[in-house]
Amino acid sequence: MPEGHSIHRYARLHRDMLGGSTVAAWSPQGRFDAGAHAIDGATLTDVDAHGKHLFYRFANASPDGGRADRAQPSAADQADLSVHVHLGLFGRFRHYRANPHPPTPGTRLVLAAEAGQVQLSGPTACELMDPATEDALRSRLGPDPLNGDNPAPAWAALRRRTAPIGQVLLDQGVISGVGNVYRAEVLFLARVAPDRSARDVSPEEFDELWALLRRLLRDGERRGRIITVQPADRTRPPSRLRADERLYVYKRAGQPCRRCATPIRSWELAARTIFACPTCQPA
DNA sequence: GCTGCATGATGAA
DNA sequence: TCATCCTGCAGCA
Repeated sequence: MPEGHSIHRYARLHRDMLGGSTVAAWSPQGRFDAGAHAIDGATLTDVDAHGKHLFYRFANASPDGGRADRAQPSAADQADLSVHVHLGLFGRFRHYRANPHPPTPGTRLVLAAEAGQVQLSGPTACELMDPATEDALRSRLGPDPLNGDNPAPAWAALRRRTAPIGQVLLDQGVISGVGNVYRAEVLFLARVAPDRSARDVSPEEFDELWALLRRLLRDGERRGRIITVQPADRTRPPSRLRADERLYVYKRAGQPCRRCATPIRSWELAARTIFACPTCQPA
């Protein structure tokens, strides 16, 4: 479920659970042994999200050593380090406030404190990062609608692209946090055909897309679930909607559009499946 | 039990 | 554009 909304939700949850605490860290799977060792016993000072990226900031981490060094830390072997996590398609967190379930053998990282435990499995990225590397990574990311970022750089990027808008929306260097569900839903709501060139999106359409992303991502973060269907197009409150009533087009190929009953179409765009209504989103 | 697919991204070609 | 990495689960025998 990892689009930007869930990542920001995780950031807040993990900040609440572990922030300000000394955490124990280990890697049951072993693939993050060195990194876990470096932060084991360090203080988690903050958790930050940008788009689909998570950054866990630690004070008094020891890039070259573990907990033993921390008894009498010297200025030289201490560092402010981050753990950078990207869930990719398969990454998953498990959370325990109490009585943590033993981590599965595939668990990449466990972070444990008094208030709870977080277990991470299957991430695309889980790596130790110094501040300069983190800055470099973040500088390659587009504005994040969930962080109140200025959309101007995204608009400037769109003007330069001839690629389809449906492809450009997934480019994290243009806008951060949009995944395959939000790209399809937001284009439907803005009545923009996915195959239109990004360059041909009008300023008004871009403003609408950005406003929709802010609202829908914020909604998704709050609910922990993506619901895009607007009040006029449903008969029940969002909390009562069945799973197949929450979205306009995503995974609804062949089913009637909720607004005009035209069958929803799907095809490949940017190596992912895109869904759209040919009537509501005219070419 | 097996197969294929999935809300992602990267590096090679 | 393609292969590759990563995990879980729905759908099917």
